[in-house]
Order: sequence, then structure tokens, then C-alpha cells
Amino acid sequence: MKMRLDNRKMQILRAIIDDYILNAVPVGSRTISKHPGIGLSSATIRNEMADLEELGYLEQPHLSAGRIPSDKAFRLYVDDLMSNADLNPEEIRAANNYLSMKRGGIEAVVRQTAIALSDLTDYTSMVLSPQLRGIRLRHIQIVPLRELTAIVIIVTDAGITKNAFIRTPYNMDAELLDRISRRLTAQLYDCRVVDIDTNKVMESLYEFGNNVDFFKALINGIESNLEEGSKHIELSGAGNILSHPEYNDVERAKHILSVIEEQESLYRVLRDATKMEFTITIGAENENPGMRGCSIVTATYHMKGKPIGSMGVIGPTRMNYAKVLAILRYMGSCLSETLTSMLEEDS
Amino acid sequence: MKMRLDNRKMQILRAIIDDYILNAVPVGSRTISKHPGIGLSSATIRNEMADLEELGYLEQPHLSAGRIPSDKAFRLYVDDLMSNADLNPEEIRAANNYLSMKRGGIEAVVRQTAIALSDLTDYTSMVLSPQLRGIRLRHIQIVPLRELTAIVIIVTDAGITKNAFIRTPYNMDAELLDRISRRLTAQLYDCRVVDIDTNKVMESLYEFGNNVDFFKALINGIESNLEEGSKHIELSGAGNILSHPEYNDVERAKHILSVIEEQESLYRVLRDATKMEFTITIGAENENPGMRGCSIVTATYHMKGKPIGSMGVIGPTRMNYAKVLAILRYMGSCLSETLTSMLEEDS
DNA sequence: ATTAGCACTCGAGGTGATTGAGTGCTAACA
DNA sequence: TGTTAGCACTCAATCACCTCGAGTGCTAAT
Repeated sequence: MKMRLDNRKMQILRAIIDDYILNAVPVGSRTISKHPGIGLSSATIRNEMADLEELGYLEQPHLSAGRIPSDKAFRLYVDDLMSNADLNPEEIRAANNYLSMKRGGIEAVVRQTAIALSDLTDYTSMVLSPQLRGIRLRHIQIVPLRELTAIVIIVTDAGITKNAFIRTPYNMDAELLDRISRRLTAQLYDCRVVDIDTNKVMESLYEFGNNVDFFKALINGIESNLEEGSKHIELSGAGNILSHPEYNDVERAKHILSVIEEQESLYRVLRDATKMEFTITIGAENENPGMRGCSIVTATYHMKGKPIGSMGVIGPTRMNYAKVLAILRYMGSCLSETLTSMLEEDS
Repeated sequence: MKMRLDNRKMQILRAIIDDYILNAVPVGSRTISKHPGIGLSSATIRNEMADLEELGYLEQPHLSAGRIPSDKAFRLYVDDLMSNADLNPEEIRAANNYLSMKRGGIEAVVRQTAIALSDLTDYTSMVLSPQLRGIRLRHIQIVPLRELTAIVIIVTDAGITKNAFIRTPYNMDAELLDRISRRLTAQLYDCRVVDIDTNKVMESLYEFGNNVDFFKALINGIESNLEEGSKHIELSGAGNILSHPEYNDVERAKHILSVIEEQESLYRVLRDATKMEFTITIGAENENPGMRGCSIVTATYHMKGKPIGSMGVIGPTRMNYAKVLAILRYMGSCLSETLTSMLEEDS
């Protein structure tokens, strides 16, 4: 006999998950039978639960306990069952309050966003700094620093500066480097990384002598510098994981903390997440084995309509997906708006 | 009858502290009487312990437990009793291993140092980014960004760039701003912040029109930018606090984590600590009430012989001060050396 | 198909006894 | 006079044991 997930099973599963998200305690048949909207006795629920367990949606920690939803159940939940929440006015006020202090440039805004996210959700939050790919060049300046070494400064239309050291083939003086800077600026003004035509730029530098390797290194440096973007991640509320009962086990908590601190894998998660408006990764779906047992929800933010970064929340698999999504949605649009307006208005 | 801390009491206290640092468990009279170098019976030790308690060096969690050293005892310990440790070859190898990858500029080095510190000590570590005060100016460049807004880029001899937005009084074109930049660079080349003579610089800008407010804002911007230094703190091993039994209480751990994450007070600690070669702050000596119960040990690092920043370790009051000091001393000199050499050699 | 009823399971939490590491005090001792 | 042996006492930790109750599966009646 083939079991199917009929409507009633779905309803029951949903009630179980809702309860579990709220209480973090295995939920029993009686609890569900008393649930408004479900007019069934606990015995019936038990039968259904047994079916759901067989289908892989529920798990039993031990015989005489209730059931807890599996990763698979949460997947179903976020895909089909979840009713999406909205922020209440109070939360919106709180969120705006965090963001009101937009002094201090992009980094400060990103940091404030991270703090707001972790405080509002009560989970750990992370915000990837804006990625520069697609941003346009405004100015290039090469400054001699000491013997045979110069520093290359790149300014973009986002008001972000980056800099890199470069080795010069001989002791080029400030004047020469300045002329080269002007030529480069003229050539590359308003270019994005992808627009850079190395050969053409090289040609335009011929008059400054036969230093092919140096020029090549210079252009490569500019390109790679713009391309790599900033790998910086702003974290906040790392301690929040200790608030949730699943991490009362100190060993577990320590482990997660070290994974979070390492940042490299978080960077990969956020980088990849920038391709999609929202992502939800549940428990074992995480690539990093250390993150199994956690869920990650992310949202993208934009600048002038283009996605340039993403932010996310790390919590237990039983996190309140609906609420987290709502908060991420709101904060994402706030951040997008702020960043875009920082380009247009005074700052 | 006046009790004094005679030599024997000191020895006993020292043995107690050593033992407590190692085991984190109240230590009893029998343990000490068996301690090599102390040829006394437990009964005698008990008498001495009672005296030490009366003098405020020991505390009893409850009647039938051993004693634990008070903050006052630890203070005495680090000031007078402690024998200073040296790193063993293996630790030196490990430390060098962390620092071998000095690719990627100052931030990367600072980060690596923080990671090494936390891994070697098993406590939480923090490293304050180099403070620029005392660093010399190399280049100033003002670039128009959009209507009425420009970005000011400052390059120092440490190869550090900083940038700030500035509002222009009218739409100054790139050419004009460039001429102003050159003039400023000429005027301020090789200056430290403290050397800047605002009036003289203002005078030299007269020829660029009567924009007193703008010029003033410009110079102020440069000054304050250099002055404030970077408030960035690199943290590592936040999760390590969970390794120590005093933080098995989740509430306590959460509290400390939130204090650490807030960073503002850590910045103040490290900033102030830059004035001294080493500092040790024990328990209640901390200014931040949230940090009482912790100890902080810091060391200064230098660039070309001048102190430009400090690094520290946060742990329980019973931390292994001798070892932590040795590690900080070693890492401090490594960092100083690396930073100084980054100025001189290619990077 | 649903439900009431029942026997069974098992973790959580409470009780009480035991253990052992520790103390203070006193009296004997060198 | 300082040191030590000895003893009575304290108290947290641990363990065995018990009870409680929330939960289950199964079966028979509706």
C-alpha cells in the first residue's frame, strides 16, 4: 500500500513543525490533537504520525518521547507549508532605529545591518561586504612609496578605494608615475572590470617606455583587485547561538563557533547566495559538514538594482524561517536603498 | 597581633596559585603539604591558609572545600611571585608557522597574529590595528566622485591608505582638485599629524580661490583621519572561552561573548595599553563591569621602534599569566619585526 | 475511518544514603 | 613557641532508587 502525503498529513506536519519551532521540544500526539483547526483525537494523530515517520518526515529521539521534524520536513515546510510572516510595526521601528545612524560610510552601514539582523532575529548574522565586480572605475593613482615600490590606489564610483603594492622596474619618480596614473585614469574611466581591454591599455602606455612586464603587472593588479571584491564578512551575535537549547551542549556550541569564526566557508556560502534573491539551506544540505545541524537563510542586497552582496542568518534547523525571511527581506531592501542613495546624495 | 606575609606564606600562596591555575579546582591543605619544596604537614598549611584568608588572599567557596586565590592574590602573584616562562622550541615552531604566510598586507598579518595568539594560548585574543599617529604622510589625492562630492585619499609611509568623503563648495573639476592635491602633497610630505601647521597650509592654498571653509574642512579631514587611527580590532578564538570550566555556565559565557563582540570597550583597553610595554588587568581591576571575572593581558608592538599598537589575551582570572606573557612577548616582537620589514623591503 | 482504552516505555526529577575531600580545633610534642 | 597528629564536623558530589507523567503502539468498539 502506497502512502501519500495527503492534505491532512500536511496539516498535521505543519502543526508539528510550528509547535517545534516554538518550543524546541519533541511534540506529542495530544498536543496536536488539541491544536485549533485539527479536530482529531490523539489516537488518530498517532497513526498519522507513524505514517509521517515512515515517510521520513518525523523522527523519534526515543520511544516514549514525541516526534521532531526531520530536515526533510523542514524542507517541505519552507517550500510549501510555511505561511509567510510580515514584520509588525514595532519590529519595523526597531529595525529603522538600528539603521538611522548611517554616518561613516559603507562599512559602518554594513556593520549596523549585521547588528540589527542578529538583534532582531536572535540568531547569528552575517553580512558580506559589497562586491565590486560591476562597479565602475573613477580614478587610478600610483604613488611611489620607497625604493622600487609604489602603491596603486583605485577609486570606484561606489566611493570604495582599494590599494595594492607594486614593484617598479627602476626608481620611477612621482612625476612619471603621476603621468602614468593620468593616462590610466583616462583610459579606464567608467570601465567595469569586464570592460578592461588589456591590449588597448598596454598600447596607450607605450610612450612611457618599454616596461611591458611592469605595465602588465599593473593592469593585472587593477583587474584582480577589482575582481576579487572584498571578502570581508561582518558578523554579529555569535553569542546568540548559546541562547538556543540545541546548543546547550558546550561542545557543540564551541564547534559551531569555530566554524563561524573561520569565515572562509561562510564567505563561500554568501558569495554563492548572491546569485539568488533568497536561499534557505537546512541542516545536512550544508556543504560544510560543521554546519550540518544548522540552517542558513540568506537574502541578496542591491546597489542601483544590481545584486552586489548578500546577508544571512545562522541558526538551528528549527529556526523561525518565516520571521527570519521577513526580517531579511526588510533589511535587504533597507540596505539596498541606503547603499544606492549613498551613491547619489551627499555623504 | 599583626600578621605579615612572611616568606613561608608567600611560598604557600604561590603553590596554591600554581595549582589552581593548572586545575581550576579549589585547592586543599593536603595537596599543598605534598607539594615538593614545602616540607610541612597539612595541619600547618591549614593554619597558614587561615591566615592568608584573613589577609584577603584566599577565599573559600564553602566551608568544606579548599581555597581559591582572590584577585588580590593574583595581583601579588604576577607582581612578585611568578617565575617567568619561556616558550619551548615546539611552541616557537608553531608560532612561526602561523606567521610564515605574510602575504597580503598589514591586515592579513594582524589577522594571522590574532589567530596564532588564540591558538597558542587557548584563550580569546585580540589585536589592535596599527595606529597611524606618528606615521608620515606620503601622498594626498582628491578625486571628484559626483556632483559636489569628492573623495580624499591619504597615503602614509606605512603603505596604509585611508579615505574620506568631502563636500566641495562648487563642482570642482578633476584638474583643479589634482592641482590642490599636488600642493597639499608638497606641503605635507613627510609630515606627521602633529607636525601639520593648519595656518601655513591654508596660506599655501590661497591661490586656489577663496574657499576657506572647504580648505579648512579638507585639512581637518586629513588630520582627524590620521589621528583617529584605525579602530579595527582583530578578534580570534572567541569560542575558546567555552573551553574553560569557569564558563561552563552558559549565561556567563553568553555575557562575556556579548561584551567581547561589542568591541568598543576592548578598543579602549588596547588603546590605553599601547602606552605600556605589557599590562595585566585582573578581574575586578577591569573598568568594564562586564569584564570583571576575566583577566586581560596585553603587549605592545612597534614599527621602526615606536609603539603603534597592542595585542591582548582575554581569559579567566586564573589564566596562565607566565605562559601568556611569554607568548605575547614573542608574538609582539614577531609582529613588530614583520611590520617594520614590510616598510623596508618589497611586499 | 475514527476513537477510546489499556499496557508499556523511558526520561526527568526527587529523595536519601554514602563518600571523600576538606576544614577547625585541641592536645601532645620537639 | 612553632609544628604536628588526631578527631569531629561540614558539605558538594555521586549514585541508587523511586515516582511521575508524557508519550507510544495496539486492539477492539463505534
